[in-house]
Amino acid sequence: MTTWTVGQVADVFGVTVRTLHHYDEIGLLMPSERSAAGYRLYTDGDLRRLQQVVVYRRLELPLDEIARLLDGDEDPDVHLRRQREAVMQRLDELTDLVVAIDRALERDMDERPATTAELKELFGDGFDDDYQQEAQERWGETDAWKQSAARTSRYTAADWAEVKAEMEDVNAAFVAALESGEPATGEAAMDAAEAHRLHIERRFYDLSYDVHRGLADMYVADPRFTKTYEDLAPGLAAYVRDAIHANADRHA
Amino acid sequence: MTTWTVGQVADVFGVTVRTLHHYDEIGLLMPSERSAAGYRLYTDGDLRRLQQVVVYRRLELPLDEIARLLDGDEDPDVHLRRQREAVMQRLDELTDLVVAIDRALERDMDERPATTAELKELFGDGFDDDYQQEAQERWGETDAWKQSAARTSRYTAADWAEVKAEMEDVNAAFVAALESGEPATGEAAMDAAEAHRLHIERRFYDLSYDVHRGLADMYVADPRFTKTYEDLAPGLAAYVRDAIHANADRHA
DNA sequence: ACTTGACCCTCACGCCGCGTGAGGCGGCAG
DNA sequence: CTGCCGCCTCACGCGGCGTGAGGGTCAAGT
Repeated sequence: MTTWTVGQVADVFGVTVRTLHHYDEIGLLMPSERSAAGYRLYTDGDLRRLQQVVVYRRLELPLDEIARLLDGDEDPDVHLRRQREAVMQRLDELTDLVVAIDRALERDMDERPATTAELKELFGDGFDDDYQQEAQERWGETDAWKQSAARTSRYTAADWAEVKAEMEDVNAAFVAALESGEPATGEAAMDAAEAHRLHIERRFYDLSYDVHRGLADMYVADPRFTKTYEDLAPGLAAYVRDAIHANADRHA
Repeated sequence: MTTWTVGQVADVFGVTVRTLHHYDEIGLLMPSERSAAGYRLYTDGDLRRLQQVVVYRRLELPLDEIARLLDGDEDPDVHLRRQREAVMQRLDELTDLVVAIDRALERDMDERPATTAELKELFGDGFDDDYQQEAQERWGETDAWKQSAARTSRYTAADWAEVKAEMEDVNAAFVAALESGEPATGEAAMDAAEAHRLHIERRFYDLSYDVHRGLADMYVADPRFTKTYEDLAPGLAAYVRDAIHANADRHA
């Protein structure tokens, strides 16, 4: 049976000698033999194992995981399928990356709009593609939606961060009013409602008091909005609705 | 709220606080302000810069390079294009990997590397055990033989079928060049020679132009090789030899 | 006015997967 | 027997943070 030295193995498999030393050190791939002088001698079997290691490494799997995969008594078929899935996933990621780069190339980086993924990061699961789609079905033909879409499509992540901060300020005002025991028809609650309206007007679309009423009703009717508010404070959704109506009355 | 603390920024941009500390340490992103108590306070401008950093990081650019990009006056477009190239290359590699895994999965179904009998079936009598043995005597101690043996020992019947198909394509190119009346020093013949070299390099072992010359000489000197070529077309063996030499001259 | 608990701060060491010497022996060709 | 290349074993370094330890700060609740 033929054996190979580190240098030969390194050449054939396109890795460095140091890498083989490292794999020996950590016990991932220890050559089956050593010459009298202490030279590492790799056998056929060693090479087959290295072959596997190299493939897994190209998937950027950590070495200890590779060791577990190779040493476990698992079906190699299962490994391979896992490998395949991992690679496909990485392929998807990289494809996304290319798309991102292309977008970056198209628009100036400063003005690059945020992706849905980034928005999710900002707003959590509430900002779902599904939700976006439903919103479009609901409001798709309204001028408000068009206006909103036109504006937000140019928002950058930093813009969205500001939007989020503003929203939180408004919500905090509602919560404060609620917890102070003041009724929804009180001054503070109505002021918060007006701030809410102005926030939307500034960031998304023109918002008349009547349309604002409609929005308020939806906050109670639509469980997703309801949940957002109820998570902040129990009873907040209804409180917000009432405050918005009171504010609209005030400005009638 | 016109400035943000580390935690807020971290949440919004999906990075850790430690990461922001790190970026501060290395000077990649130092918050414009600090509170009296020493809290990092990030401004709008800081966020926009972080936005850029995050995008570049997803491209797996090293941080110092990102710093140079953001601070230097280099054209970001150029860099992005380079980056795109790199990602595309990685995409190709991974695609190859998927193909390799699929082949490995097929082999597991066949469950074994190809036997000599199967190889005979594919390649005819030329692929003889005797010949194999003689080849080993001749080349047995060379790195090329070891490399070739290491690779081919893992080839499946399907792999060998591909190898054979490739060989036939190369041979067909030689025949076509010969029958067109073009001299062995012509473009088409030299291209075929280069294809031949690359085929061997890809499937068996590294093949320098000089070694390729030696191989070419053997095709005329060794009756078994000569027969293979002469059976395809009279005069082909010598034609191939000359084409390979011409190609080697071209690349000298 | 005090306590809690969530944040924030600054060190400073650890981790992975090697790269990169330094200093010295082994094997083979001329 | 003299080169010279390839092999060996330490052992430190690096990038990009993770992960405490040890201690200050801030807003809310009591």
